[in-house]
Amino acid sequence: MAQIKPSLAKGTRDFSPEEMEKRTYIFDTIRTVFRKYGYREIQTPSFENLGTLTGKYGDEGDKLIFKILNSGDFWEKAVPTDRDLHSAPKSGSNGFSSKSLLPLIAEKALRYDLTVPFARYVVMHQNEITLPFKRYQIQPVWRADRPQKGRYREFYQCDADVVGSESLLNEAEFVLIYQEALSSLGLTDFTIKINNRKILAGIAELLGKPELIVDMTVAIDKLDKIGLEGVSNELIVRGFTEGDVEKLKPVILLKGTNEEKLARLKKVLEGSETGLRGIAEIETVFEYLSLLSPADGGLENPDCQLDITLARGLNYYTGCIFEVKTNQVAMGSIGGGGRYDDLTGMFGLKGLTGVGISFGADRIYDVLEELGLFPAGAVQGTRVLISNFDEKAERYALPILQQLRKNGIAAELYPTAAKLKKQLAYADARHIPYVILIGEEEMQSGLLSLKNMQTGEQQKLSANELTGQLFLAQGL
RNA sequence: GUGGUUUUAGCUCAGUUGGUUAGAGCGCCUGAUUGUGGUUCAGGAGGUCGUGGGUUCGAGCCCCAUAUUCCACCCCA
Repeated sequence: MAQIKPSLAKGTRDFSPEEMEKRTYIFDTIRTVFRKYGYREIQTPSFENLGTLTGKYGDEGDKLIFKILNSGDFWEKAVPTDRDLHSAPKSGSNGFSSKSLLPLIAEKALRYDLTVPFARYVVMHQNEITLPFKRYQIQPVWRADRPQKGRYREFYQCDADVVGSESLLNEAEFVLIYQEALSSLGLTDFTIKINNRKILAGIAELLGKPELIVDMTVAIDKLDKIGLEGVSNELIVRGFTEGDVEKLKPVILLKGTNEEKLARLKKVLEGSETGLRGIAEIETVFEYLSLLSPADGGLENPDCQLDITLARGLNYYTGCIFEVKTNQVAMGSIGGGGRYDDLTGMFGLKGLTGVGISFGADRIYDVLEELGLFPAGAVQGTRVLISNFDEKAERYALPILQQLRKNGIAAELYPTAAKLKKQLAYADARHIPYVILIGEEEMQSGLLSLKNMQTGEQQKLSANELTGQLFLAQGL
């Protein structure tokens, strides 16, 4: 077989032991918070039937789904339809259009997010689950996107969703989950943006163009990037009039505290029942928040801001929308979510509402790395290495090795009687904080040498004393 | 999917108008130190210059294709 130069597929990464320890630290931190708020873990398969995923993420999203080629002689079984034969193919003359060919050669695809598989799960397990059902899920997802910084083709999402509960308490709790998890990870300056699709719908309605809500939102979402003028241009390109743009300006440029923004919006949206309902929802969320975190002042909490220019996943969100950004480094959003009134509807279970959030673990990793926020404790490897002088010392060390492990101390014995220099260099490279030296002298006295690799100090202790001391040092 | 950018030692990067044997720092290996790492000193190994074509007497450098990285758009975690 021809030798092939080793390489990674575009947008994928290997994770070394140290990276895995840090990643696990992130997952564990988020998991702990999810569990604290009553969410329970599920997992779903890496790939789903193609039909489960297509049509859920919009045209753009569909293009980014990784499809899995059928096994066997799929080509033999693929038969063009009359329609394919009559429409002129762009290239070649196999009789297919790429759209009609796809379902014939691929019937499976890698999951694109965790929300749609969750919706499928809920529908399939509706008779076993008790509503409201709160689940979290930490698994990789795949997108055939063009990679960039903080954008990978394989990455982990940490999702928490609840279905079967209309209560806005869920939304409020998600804000708290974000605050708690991100703070626990050491982030100090981040913004949780909140908006409501109904407010956006109300605005579009007042302009007399409810059908253009997506265009409107996509345009004003770019305010940060292209400025007011850019947004105005984009709005006009997307079918709005100069007059519409004038009416929109005060809304787009809305400033002040959440309270002030809400007060102004209330006036603007007086004529829209939908819009007012959106405002009422946001107000309720803020009210819950203030009751849940009285010390922080709730409504004035700087971490949660009403942002009317926030647009997200408009394909299925219907109520509150969230997005989390860190202000400490340049990075896309590190989390997002929202409410969807009828996610399970597309799988035949009508009228079940859901709301959820997602953490982008890989982006959080990049942020923590850039800020140097991983605590020393995040990388917890071997605590103590026992040196290996010769065969006799090795045999002497084995019971001690197990004694350490029985006490929960991660310990290893250097596997060969290499030069001590090499053994210590190994401990150093692995950041092992302690080394036990056992030579002729130690075996005779029964007092082992314990070397602290950080200070270089050595002391002589019996095996029992030593185990006790290392056990106590674990917590530090 | 569109436009641009990057790729040279394990890592981070130099490399002049195309010209002998492609360099540095860090890391790695060996020794000074027979039972002491992280400091110091001496020595050493390591490259098909992303890959495949082409131009040329001669290519790391020029041309074409392709992969990859990062960036902008699109979209998103």
